[in-house]
Amino acid sequence: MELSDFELEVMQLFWQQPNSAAPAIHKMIEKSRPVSYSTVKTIIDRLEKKGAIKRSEQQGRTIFYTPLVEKSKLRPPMIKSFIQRVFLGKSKPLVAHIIQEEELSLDDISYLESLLKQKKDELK
Amino acid sequence: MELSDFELEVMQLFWQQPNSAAPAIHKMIEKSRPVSYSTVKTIIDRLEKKGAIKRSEQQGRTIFYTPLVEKSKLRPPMIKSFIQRVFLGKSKPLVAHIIQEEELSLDDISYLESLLKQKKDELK
DNA sequence: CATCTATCTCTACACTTGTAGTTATTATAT
DNA sequence: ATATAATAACTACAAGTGTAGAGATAGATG
Repeated sequence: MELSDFELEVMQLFWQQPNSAAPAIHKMIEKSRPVSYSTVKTIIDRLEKKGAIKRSEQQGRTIFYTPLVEKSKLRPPMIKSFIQRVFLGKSKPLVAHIIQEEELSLDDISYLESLLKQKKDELK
Repeated sequence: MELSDFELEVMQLFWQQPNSAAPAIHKMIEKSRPVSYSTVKTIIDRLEKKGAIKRSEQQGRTIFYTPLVEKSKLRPPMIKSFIQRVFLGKSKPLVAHIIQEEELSLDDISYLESLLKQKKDELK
């Protein structure tokens, strides 16, 4: 399933809070930037049409939606194609960049170290 | 600078081989999938218009182009926005996924371990 | 009840993107 | 010198995307 940037942004909110309605989603997005209700509702309609969310409930005129597609299904192919597009398929430079330039706590680091160790064991 | 998927794919080739001409780029891409020369040339024209490449030489009718924008300038914002879009800004789950699911050699792993160690030292 | 308001539905539009055909022009080969 | 091939330049178009207005309708409020 192909989702545009904006669609993905909205999906993130549905994943965080399943069973949300358009007005609520709109209010959340509006906190970070100005966008009209119509725009947000259009995106939600498109997500519904694509089968990424479905109507789960109705209270009065208000329709609540809930995700049909899971993060865990969408992310892997996105990661794969990102690495392909931006790093010609090589993951090492991406990971290296993130470790060096992005924010990681000491706990994060320990966790990643343990994963690397595990991976190493698998390879041997 | 915003580049589309296809534009980025072509940029990768220019980065690999600066001073390339459209026919050569076309031949390279054609190896992996069918695409007409016109299509490739259009992308190259757009890259030129966007200021991502410039004409560097001309031999007969053939125009050679070379990158104006460097990988190192383009990648960081792309990584940042990818993490934002797909992981709500958190890098740990992305790195974790890659370590677990993508291909890494033993050497790659050692290298990443050393980077993590370095990062840890900086944080202390 | 009559009005106001929130919400949904429908329609629209400009821009980008991937795709490629057509035409003009210059090299190259006979 | 002419025909052929290669290349560039230009034009086009459908699909997807971000954006939002207009109109319809059902709840809420006085």
